[in-house]
Amino acid sequence: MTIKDIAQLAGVSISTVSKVLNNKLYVAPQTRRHVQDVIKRYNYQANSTARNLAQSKTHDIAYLDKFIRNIPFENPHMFNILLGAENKLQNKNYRISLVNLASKKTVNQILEAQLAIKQFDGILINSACMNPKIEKIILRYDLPAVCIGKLEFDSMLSWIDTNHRHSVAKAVNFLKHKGYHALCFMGGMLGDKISDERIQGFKQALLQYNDNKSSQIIYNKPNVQSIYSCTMQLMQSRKKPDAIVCNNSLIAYAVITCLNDLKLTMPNDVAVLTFDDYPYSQLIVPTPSVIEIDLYELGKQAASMLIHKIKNPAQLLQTYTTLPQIIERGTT
Amino acid sequence: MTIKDIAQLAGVSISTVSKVLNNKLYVAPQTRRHVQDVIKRYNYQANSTARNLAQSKTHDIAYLDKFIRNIPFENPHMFNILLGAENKLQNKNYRISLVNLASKKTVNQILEAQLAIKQFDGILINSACMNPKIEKIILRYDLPAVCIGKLEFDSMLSWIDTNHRHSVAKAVNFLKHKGYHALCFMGGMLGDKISDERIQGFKQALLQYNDNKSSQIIYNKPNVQSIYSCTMQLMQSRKKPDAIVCNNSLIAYAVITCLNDLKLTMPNDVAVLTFDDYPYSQLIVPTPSVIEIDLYELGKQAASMLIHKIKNPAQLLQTYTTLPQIIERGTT
DNA sequence: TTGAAAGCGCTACCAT
DNA sequence: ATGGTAGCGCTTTCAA
Repeated sequence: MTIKDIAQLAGVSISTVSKVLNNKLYVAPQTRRHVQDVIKRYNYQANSTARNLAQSKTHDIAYLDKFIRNIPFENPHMFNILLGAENKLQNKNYRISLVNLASKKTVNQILEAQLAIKQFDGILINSACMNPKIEKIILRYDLPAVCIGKLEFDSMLSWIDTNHRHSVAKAVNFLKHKGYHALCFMGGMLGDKISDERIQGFKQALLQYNDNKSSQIIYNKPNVQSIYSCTMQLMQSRKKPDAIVCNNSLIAYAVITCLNDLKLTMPNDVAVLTFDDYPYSQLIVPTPSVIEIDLYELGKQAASMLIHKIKNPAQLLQTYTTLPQIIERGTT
Repeated sequence: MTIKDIAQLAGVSISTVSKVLNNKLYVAPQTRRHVQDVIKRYNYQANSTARNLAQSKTHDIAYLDKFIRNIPFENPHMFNILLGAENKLQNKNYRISLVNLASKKTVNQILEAQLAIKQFDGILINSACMNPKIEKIILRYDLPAVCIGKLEFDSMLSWIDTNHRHSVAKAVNFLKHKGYHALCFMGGMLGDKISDERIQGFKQALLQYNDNKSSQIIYNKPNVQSIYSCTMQLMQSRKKPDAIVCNNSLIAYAVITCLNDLKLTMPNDVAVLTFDDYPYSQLIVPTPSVIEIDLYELGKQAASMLIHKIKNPAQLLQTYTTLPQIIERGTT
């Protein structure tokens, strides 16, 4: 069943059917209705490949990331971003195709993608996979692109990211306003970009409270044993904090377990606030309050941004976004 | 840059270029080389939309599932399957596109997908989303399809699933051979398909050991508190088991925590084996031994099956697959 | 208000 | 061994 068949069945020309299909150009109302009837009756759907060829569009967006085995367990966030993007794109009638940058052909991983790239209207790419080489390729193809996550090098590509400094500042304000004085940022990881940003933000935020010695930052490997013993020491030291901000929920698990063992009650003796709610929080008693960063929303915004770029290719957009929210539960 | 340009630049006809491009039909070796040079020099890539139209193929596979916000945290397994499929398909030069069955248009969710369906060479669908209605649509479109997960209704569609009965049987054999007598399956959930299958398998396996009273099955809500107290009771009852098979890692967490609190050592006093390794296992001391079901592999196999179906549309394949593996760690 | 026809870029058959 | 050309199914311009 092609457009030709419908034209014949409706007793009109192919172009008339096309006009009806696209809601474009003038067609007499009655003709339009008639053609629509026929289309509906035969349950006709235009072949999108032909359509794409004629319009030189694909309505297909490439989503580039490193999709390796078991990564969904280590980093479910990644997929929440993906799903957010999917959600927005399907609303706008785009489809999302996965392009795996973790394939064997390490060097030509991208060249492999190129082959694909041709057929995409735009690309979304995890900034963790980006480098200047890939940037060049994208620019050469002159393809609308949005990187998810701040780009660490000067780039002509658009990107979007959550504002980690802002999130942690929000946490600090929240705790200070609640009357906590001695804060502790627990579980910083040297060299980890997100952790670094958060620590910068933590320091900055403290300045506003003239807090330059009652609060502290603790760097530590994010594993349960090490955080546990670290917390144990901390709570017995003279610089005992009254509020702890954890870099992720695994760390929160260790901290809260330790506080429980020390018979300290939350939030009375000490408050705990954590980033990255899942997946450990259901094991934790009391359930930790959390600074939620809506990565699904980030995905949606990245997709919106891409759609915007597709329509306005010239614009360079580099922006922070996503307002974090503090969800109070048992520990604040 | 089109095939026409390349033809001109190479001083040959379009069809010759096409032949070179497709490695098909005869072209004189020297001509071939020459054309290839030109292609390489200009970095030419054939427009795949045009190609698809001419061959009425898309090299695009639809992956249908319910992609809802935060599901990556609740069910990372789902994405491991997806990635397995992606891995296999990219090797075979197919691309994978996401089709979300959780969109608003609940009834027409599929009709929405239809629009897409036309442009796919095949579809992979999570059986959890399947019903006879959807089956009809797929059959009507006569599209090669593979369902991931056993279909609960009689169907003309192909499916593939892990053999849950077999997995649990493997666990039972393993424990029995190690000399354990009184096994306990912990955390059965009434009405849950997978749990039901496992329990059937558990019972069957026990028959072979004439074990009809020393072992037992405990149904319980899979939350930490409830499993914990349940285990506490169990270990103080007269039907105290010497080996516990847990339905998932959250349950294992609760069980092992309880055993630790009871000062029972593993595996000496009691062995513990669990399904669904991630994501809690890193919190557990000792680390639980696990019956690993490789869902990434399942995804790969589903993809292989689909590729097979694309080439042999007539065949109906309905099969169990995936050999579970027991990974010994601290608790057996 | 409608229709004819020229593309879109490629494949594959048929001639030569 | 190569090339001409009729499609693939649709869009869009232009003429009527």
